[in-house]
Amino acid sequence: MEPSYLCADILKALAQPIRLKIVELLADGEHCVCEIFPAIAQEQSNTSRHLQMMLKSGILSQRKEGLKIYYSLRHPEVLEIVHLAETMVDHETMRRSALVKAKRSLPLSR
Amino acid sequence: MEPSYLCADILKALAQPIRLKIVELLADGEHCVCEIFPAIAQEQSNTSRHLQMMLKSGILSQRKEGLKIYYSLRHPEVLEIVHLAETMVDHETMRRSALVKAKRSLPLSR
DNA sequence: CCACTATATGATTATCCACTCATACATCCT
DNA sequence: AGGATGTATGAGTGGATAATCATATAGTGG
Repeated sequence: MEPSYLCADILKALAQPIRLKIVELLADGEHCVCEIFPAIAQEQSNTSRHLQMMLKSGILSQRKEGLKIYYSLRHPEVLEIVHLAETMVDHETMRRSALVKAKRSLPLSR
Repeated sequence: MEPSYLCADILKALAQPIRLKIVELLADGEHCVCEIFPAIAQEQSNTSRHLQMMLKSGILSQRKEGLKIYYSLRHPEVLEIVHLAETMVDHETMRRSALVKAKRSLPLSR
C-alpha cells in the first residue's frame, strides 16, 4: 500500500510496447477489444490480458455494451506521460547521433 | 530501434519502486553510489545494477571524480513523469475510498 | 435451445528481472 | 608496492512477465 509501489505499478502498466500502442489507440477515445487486437496485430487473448492488466492498475476503464466491452483511458495524465517519454526519446536519439558524428572527427573522447 | 521500444525502455527504467526512490533522491542534484545505497537501504551491488540500468536507458548521466561516481538525472522530463504518476495515484486513492464509502450505503453498485 | 460472436481465463512455456554473494576493477594514500 | 575505499560485474536463484493454445463465460439472434 506504499505510494511508491502504486506509482511504479502505473508506470509498469505503460512500460511495454504493446500496451503503449493500446494507449495511443485509445488516445482518440474508447475502443472495444475486437477493434483493438487487429489494430495492434496481436492475438485476442494476449490483448485481453494486457487490457486487464491496465484496468487493474487503474489507468483504463471499462464500459459494457451488449457483447462488446469498450475500454478507455481513465486519466489524461497517461497521455502526458507518454508524450514526455517520447520527447526524451527524441532528445536521446539526437544526442546519440551527435556523439557518433563527434567520434568520427575526435576519436576516443567520452 | 523502433520508437515504441525506446519509449517503453524509458518508462521501464522508472517502473520500479527502488528506481523511483533513486530518482526522487536525485531530484535535488547529483549523488554518488556511496550516498545512494544507504539512503535507499539497499546493497551496494543492487544499487549499482539499478543505476547501470537507468544509465543505459538514457535517463541518468555519470560523472567520475576520483573514486566516486556521481549520477544525476539527464532529463527534467523524468521528474514530470513521476509527478504525473503520483497525481494519478492520488486520484485513484480518492476514487477507491469514495467507492468503498458508496458501497456501504448502496451495496452491489458498479 | 442452438449456433455465433465477443471477451476472459487456466495451464504451460520461455524469457526476463531483482536480488545476493563473491570477486574484480579502479583510484587514492602512505 | 600494498592497503583501503568506491564501484561494477559474473554466477546463481526465485519469482514475475508475456505469449500461446485451448477452453470457459456471457450476450445475441435465429
